[in-house]
Amino acid sequence: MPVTDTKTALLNSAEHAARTLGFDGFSYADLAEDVGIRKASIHHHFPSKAKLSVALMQRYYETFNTVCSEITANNASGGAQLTHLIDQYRMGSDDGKRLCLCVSFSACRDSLPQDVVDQISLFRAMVVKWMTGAFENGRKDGSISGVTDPKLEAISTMSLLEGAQLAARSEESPELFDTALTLLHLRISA
Amino acid sequence: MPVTDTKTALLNSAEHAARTLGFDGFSYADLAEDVGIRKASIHHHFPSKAKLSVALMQRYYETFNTVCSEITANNASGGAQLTHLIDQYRMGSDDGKRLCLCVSFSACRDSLPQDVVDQISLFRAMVVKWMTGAFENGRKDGSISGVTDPKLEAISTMSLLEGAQLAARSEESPELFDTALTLLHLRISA
DNA sequence: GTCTATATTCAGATAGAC
DNA sequence: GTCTATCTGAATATAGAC
Repeated sequence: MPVTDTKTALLNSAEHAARTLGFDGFSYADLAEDVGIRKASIHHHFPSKAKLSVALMQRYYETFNTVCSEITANNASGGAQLTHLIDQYRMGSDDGKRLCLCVSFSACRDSLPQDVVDQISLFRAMVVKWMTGAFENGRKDGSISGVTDPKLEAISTMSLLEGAQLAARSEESPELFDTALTLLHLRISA
Repeated sequence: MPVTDTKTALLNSAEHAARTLGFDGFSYADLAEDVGIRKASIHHHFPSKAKLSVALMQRYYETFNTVCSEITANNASGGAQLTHLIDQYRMGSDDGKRLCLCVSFSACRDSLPQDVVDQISLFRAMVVKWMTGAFENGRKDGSISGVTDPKLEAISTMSLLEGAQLAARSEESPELFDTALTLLHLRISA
């Protein structure tokens, strides 16, 4: 049996393409060539590209939610939690060559089904809620300085992370991501 | 004679479409219907869609550069200058329905000609340079608090502005833009 | 400068055999 | 589950008349 089943291979290929070229930037023909089947066969797994986009976002939500839980479980201080989330965003960009699925899908939201638009909202809400907790922890344990409103910090940081990823990829400069996050990093002591 | 010539009307229509649907999200047929000519006629003004994208970005750069100069000329304090730039980004999003051209083009950079990718870099560099000046002014005149490194502030704020615009449009919530910028606003006193 | 007509390519999707 | 074959629509682009 193969290392990954066809359906998973298609999801992997589609996610990579969506994050590199945008959801409008790849076709079933591209996936077919990448995975090694004919494009008509893809419709057996994902009847339409719209349903593929739903499956992609669903999987992304669950994966990211799990990562957040693991960070919380393995890091006591708010500062350490936030640092690991930033690392996640940096790594997720693959050296500035790709965007996270949330940014990529947000940019072309008008060509996505309403289901996905709703999922994007849920994703952002999930991450903001998690980050609000991290900033609260950081305020209590002193590992993040200057925190007065954890929720506002989380909403700002969400935009900062997404904007930094967009800029870094646009400039083909992974370092730009870290530069944009330097001032936040300087507030973290543990 | 018409209020706007055909070429300008095409640029206006294309910019609106690109910022709403992305550069891959509109076609010459859409422009033709919007402007009221046949799609073949568009090729007389813009031989290819790639050249149209160059013209769009060129015009955007010049317009925005002019706006920045006007803000500098009309506002003495760094805080006032920065506030006006933030206003510009908020207004440019048309109540959260559109992205600025830089964000929109950055998201689909892989389907744009190299000329435009280079222009996007120049645009970001121009705005970051301008904002660095505003933060320097704000540090000197005390109108922006807590500024230690004006350039890092400018780079961060650029990402914050673009990320906030992306999030606000994604959520169809213009208020989200201001929420993401609240903490920065609180640092501005004049 | 705008038109009609057309070329070419490629997209997402379906039917039905194996 | 995968294939071949095909449909339909839409995209960018070109040629040449007016």
